Amino acid sequence: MIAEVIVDVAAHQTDRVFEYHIPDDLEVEIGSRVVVPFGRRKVQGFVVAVKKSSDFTGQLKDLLLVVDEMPPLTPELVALSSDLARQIFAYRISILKTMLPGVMRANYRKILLPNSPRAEQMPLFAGDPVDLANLEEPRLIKLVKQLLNKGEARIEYLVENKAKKKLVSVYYPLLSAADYQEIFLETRKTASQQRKLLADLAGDFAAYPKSREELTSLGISSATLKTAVSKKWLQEKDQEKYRRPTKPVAPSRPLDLNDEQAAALSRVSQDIKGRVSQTFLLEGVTGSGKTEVYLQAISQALALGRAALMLVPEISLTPQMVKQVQARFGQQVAVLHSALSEGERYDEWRRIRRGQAQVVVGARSAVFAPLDNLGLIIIDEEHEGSYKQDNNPRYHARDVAIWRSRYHHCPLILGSATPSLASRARAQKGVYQLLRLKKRAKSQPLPRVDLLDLKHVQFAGSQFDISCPLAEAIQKRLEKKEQVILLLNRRGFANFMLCRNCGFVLKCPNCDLSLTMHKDTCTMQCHYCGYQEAVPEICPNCRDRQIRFLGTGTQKVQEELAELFPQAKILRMDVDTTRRKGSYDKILTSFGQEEADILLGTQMIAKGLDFPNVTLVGVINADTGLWLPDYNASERTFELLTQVAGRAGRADKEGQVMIQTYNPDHYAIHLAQKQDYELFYAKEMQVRHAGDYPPYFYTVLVSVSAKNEQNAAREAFKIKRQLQRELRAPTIILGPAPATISRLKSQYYYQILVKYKREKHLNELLHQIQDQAQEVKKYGLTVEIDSEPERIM
DNA sequence: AGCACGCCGACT
DNA sequence: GTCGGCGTGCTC
Repeated sequence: MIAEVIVDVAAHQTDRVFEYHIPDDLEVEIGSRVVVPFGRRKVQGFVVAVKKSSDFTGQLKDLLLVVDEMPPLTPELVALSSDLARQIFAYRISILKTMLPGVMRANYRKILLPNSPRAEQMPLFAGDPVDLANLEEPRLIKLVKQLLNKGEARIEYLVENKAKKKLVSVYYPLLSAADYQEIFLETRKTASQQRKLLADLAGDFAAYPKSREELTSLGISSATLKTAVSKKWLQEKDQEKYRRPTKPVAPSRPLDLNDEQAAALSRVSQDIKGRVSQTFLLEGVTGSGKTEVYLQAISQALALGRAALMLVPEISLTPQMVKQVQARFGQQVAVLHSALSEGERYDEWRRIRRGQAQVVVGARSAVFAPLDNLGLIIIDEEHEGSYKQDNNPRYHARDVAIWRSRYHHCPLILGSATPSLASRARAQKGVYQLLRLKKRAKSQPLPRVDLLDLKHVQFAGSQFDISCPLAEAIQKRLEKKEQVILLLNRRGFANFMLCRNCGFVLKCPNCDLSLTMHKDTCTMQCHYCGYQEAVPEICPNCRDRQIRFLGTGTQKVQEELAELFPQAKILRMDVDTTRRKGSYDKILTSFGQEEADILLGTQMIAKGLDFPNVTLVGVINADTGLWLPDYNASERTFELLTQVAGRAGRADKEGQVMIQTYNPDHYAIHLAQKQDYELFYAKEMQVRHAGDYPPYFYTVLVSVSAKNEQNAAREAFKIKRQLQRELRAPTIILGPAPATISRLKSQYYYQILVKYKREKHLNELLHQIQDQAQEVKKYGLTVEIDSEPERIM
């Protein structure tokens, strides 16, 4: 038999199947993870087909090893990887690797082994095997080369599997309860440890086998267990134990639904039962009880013996959210997100693969969860940009979910208070079925939202970040012992350094961006490539002392708050304060327990948080994202403001929202004030229509990058000409133009945007362009294609 | 990608 | 002579 294998070499020329002969002693299935010889080396690969004969004219090599006892990929995922690779211009192997937990990525090592008696005696081979990757000393490198040339040493290529299972010792009784009782009586009284074990064996026989952990907690030492094993009382076996990221929680019961919720649920459940692959858009204001609809729909799928998958943005995958699902479905739930350790992730994933978890809750990549009997897929907060991966492979979880819903003939629910324009438009056209929840479940009033026009307002502090009305409102809440959330979409202290003498702005040496000043670490940082340097005291250009740090970041606002409200406790939450594992959780827990009065953060505080004592939400500057050169800047701003406004007054206390802005008349901002999604949708659709933007047009972004700016530009123009030759109106080709950040990590970027309605051969043409680009890659050029980009910058 | 082969210039 | 630079071609 012959296996078709996709090898773990992410390159254009290797992005196809390679065939291998399957030795008789190996059991290979579609989806098996294998190790194969590839040229001189060995690499990991995935079997995508098994067949009887091959057209290959050369000599087929043998598969070396099947890594896992159960193929990690299902036939569905193998098929999906092929379709997706074509759709998003990614290597198939990159997609296969993103489908699996990180520990299933192989580790490759090259070690040096002696090949002659003389070499064996050398001190080089005295210790551990020589790893050629960490060979640094020039003297040794030379020696190794000589040995290899003379054939006195050879290289061994290793493929290591990082996936490790946690094993625990479990003790099985070898005798009967009566036997143990008898031995107990015969054992001398001074052997109290052994007697304790025997007593437990006799008295609690039915509970065996017991794990070492259980027995130790009974006060039985491992030495005693060793004795028991040697006396043939017990047998020790290694048993796999799942590393569980969550603790059991108290169960919850389904809540009563209002009529809107009930109607939505019954519509979805009809298609769960009927096995219809229908996409629903569940549009429901904050607090309208979408989650309860999800949970009851999941119950319906489970009742039919089918599994359910629920995607949540990483940021709102808080313990609160996970607990809700667990409370309803208990041990059947598996959780997949980035806060898990590698081991926990692997074990949760295996529980799913083995059919031991029927409900999966996870972030973007969980859309590939190996559930093989899906009855329902849910994407909560479907408008979230994070569902699209912004590096390769650039897949959108929504598109993958639609593919899977078709494969499994099951419904897909997209839920949001502020649906993406694309989804809302599809619902309008009837492609998706629109379900609306207009009432808040607990019928609280929506919070009052005020706009503060920064052009005509007095500032309270010395930094001109917080206006007097906002400061007064904060003061009032502090006096009432209520809590405040403040949003500022920019971290750091000041976002650029300007010299007042010569006008010099300190920029990143690798990127076309100003460096942000971080006061706590006294560094100037590039938020794109991570470059850092010390904060200058004099202008690096003219050596003048008159340097200023302008712009506002969370650190500066925190200082100003401390100055205005010296008695208040302030928590800051941004990438800088949440870098360490668990710190995100710690800050939220601390704020939830009312250990602080003000939570100041970037957009990570806007989503999903539910703190009943928060009665004021302030937005320091609503305009930070408004004028970005992206067609969806207004949509992003409206979403962010609406979401953050939803954080105020979620319990019985009345909430208030204050938005500081220089653009109170901009529709994205005043419609967010009114929290009128439908009006925003109508207005934004007009704007998109006028600008020939999505959802009226599809978009593809072709970006060309190179170390040398001319090379990038030249190639970009060449691609443009090719596109122009093949594509016809109404297709619009924009650019090439330097990207908004024209240089990033020392690479110059040029971009072409293609907007089209129907171009049957576009996909094929773009693949052709990608192939040609591969040929010019020698000159250091990279061509990347992003279908439906989230950012065109 | 990464490894080898092959061809040229500069050293022990 | 040989070491090492990188251009080119291949991996079932």
